[in-house]
Amino acid sequence: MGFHSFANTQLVLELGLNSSSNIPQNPSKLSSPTSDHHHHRHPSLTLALSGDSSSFSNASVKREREIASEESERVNTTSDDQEDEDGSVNGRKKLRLTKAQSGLLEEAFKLHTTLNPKQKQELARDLKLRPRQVEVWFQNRRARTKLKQTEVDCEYLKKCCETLKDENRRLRREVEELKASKTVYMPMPAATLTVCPSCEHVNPKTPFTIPPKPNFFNNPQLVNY
DNA sequence: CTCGTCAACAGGACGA
DNA sequence: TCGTCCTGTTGACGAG
Repeated sequence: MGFHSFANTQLVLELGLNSSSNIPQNPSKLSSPTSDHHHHRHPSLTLALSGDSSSFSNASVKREREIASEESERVNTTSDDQEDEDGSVNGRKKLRLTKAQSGLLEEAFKLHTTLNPKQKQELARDLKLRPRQVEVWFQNRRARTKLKQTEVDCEYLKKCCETLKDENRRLRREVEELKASKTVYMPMPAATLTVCPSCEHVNPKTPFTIPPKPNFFNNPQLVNY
């Protein structure tokens, strides 16, 4: 199989706190095509659409899934005819995509994270999967990407929080030191006293102004850590 | 046996 | 109304 490029896909997540965009950060290692050598069966899924009409449904979705189910039988019997080779007749069976299939899906995901119907059909045809399976794979893949991004954002915010706590502690210490030093060698009224904390000299004329706190959400150095 | 992963599903939201 | 997306959940399966 000629899918070498995805075997070593590294996760390089680019942080943007506005993770609203669906642009793929990068194909992650998430797709872990683990040990599919144990699962050489082709997608042959006997879907458990146990025609109990007890459902609440969205008729169109239901119909789509029924169609998909029918279609699967066609696809599977053409690709190879192994339905229920291990006896699980009606239950949901775990399908493992082959390395080639997941590799091709990853490649497609790199190009666009959503598919139009034509792309979906073509991809399904190439992969010998049902369009519904391709669609589900893309949905799950987007969800995984988003989850990963959320984790990265969370880590970033934790770091920011720690940084701010440190800064807060430092400033508090500085305030305490200034209070102490004032009482020692500055017997001036507090209202008229302005002290520059960095150079620690007194300037009664020009009041000291605290520089604006850097907004780390807009700070590229911090954002792209 | 537990836990993590992932394909598949359910159902609500939303735009055309 | 339909198609698609998102989110949460389920169930199969492998690894430890």
